Amino acid sequence: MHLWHSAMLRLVQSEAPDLTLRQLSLLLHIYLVPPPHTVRGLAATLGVTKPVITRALDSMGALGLVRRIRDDRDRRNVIIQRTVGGALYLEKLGDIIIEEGRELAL
Amino acid sequence: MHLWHSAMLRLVQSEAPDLTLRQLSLLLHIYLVPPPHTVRGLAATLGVTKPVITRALDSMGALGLVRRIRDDRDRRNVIIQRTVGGALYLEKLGDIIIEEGRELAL
DNA sequence: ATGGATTGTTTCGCTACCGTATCATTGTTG
DNA sequence: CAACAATGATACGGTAGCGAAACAATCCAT
Repeated sequence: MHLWHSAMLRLVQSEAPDLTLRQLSLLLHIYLVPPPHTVRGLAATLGVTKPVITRALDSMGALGLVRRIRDDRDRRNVIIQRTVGGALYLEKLGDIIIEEGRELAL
Repeated sequence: MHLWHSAMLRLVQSEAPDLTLRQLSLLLHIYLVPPPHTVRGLAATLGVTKPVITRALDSMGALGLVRRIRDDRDRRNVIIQRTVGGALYLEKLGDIIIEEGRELAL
């Protein structure tokens, strides 16, 4: 709990890009759960409507955290892919958590 | 990292009240750091402007997660206090984290 | 090929957040 | 007491989020 506190505090302070709770959760899901990820699937997983995912992908795409491509086997689908920027963002978050965890353990 | 993913996912899904990252961080700070807490102090800690704190206290106050009282020794100050509702909210969050932590450890 | 189902996007009206600047109230200092 | 400083709240214009509903594109079944 204290770890969450310190890590979230650092996240808010640094606030690389200011993501919402949903966006951060979405980002974690995309990067930690094996692909493929579709809009519909992500919406169902998070328990939100599809436009929420579309908008989140818009803004996170603009930040370079995530990328969309059309599925060629079923061109109705959109496949969400990871990016270098997103990987860096998560790596940074992981560092914060680890650092704060270490400090709390002293 | 996976723990954060699962716990945040559950938090988004359940979505008791839908707090922003800043609001959640603020709530954690108020409940995990010894009082007294003032608007100015919280703003400095989170690295945000004072109106952000005022607004967050407005909405979180309306949700019963937090309470404001005037400081009688210096009536310019506002002291932020914990509430039963806020304690319950955090307890719930703690439960989620612990549960998910247990499941991941299986 | 045409009617229906499925997927992701867009539009709509609304709400909530943001930072800057300003304000009212209270304390402090000369 | 007057001028100044400090604190929290408010006003303002702008941005971004929300769900519901409508939409375009694509697939599928007949």
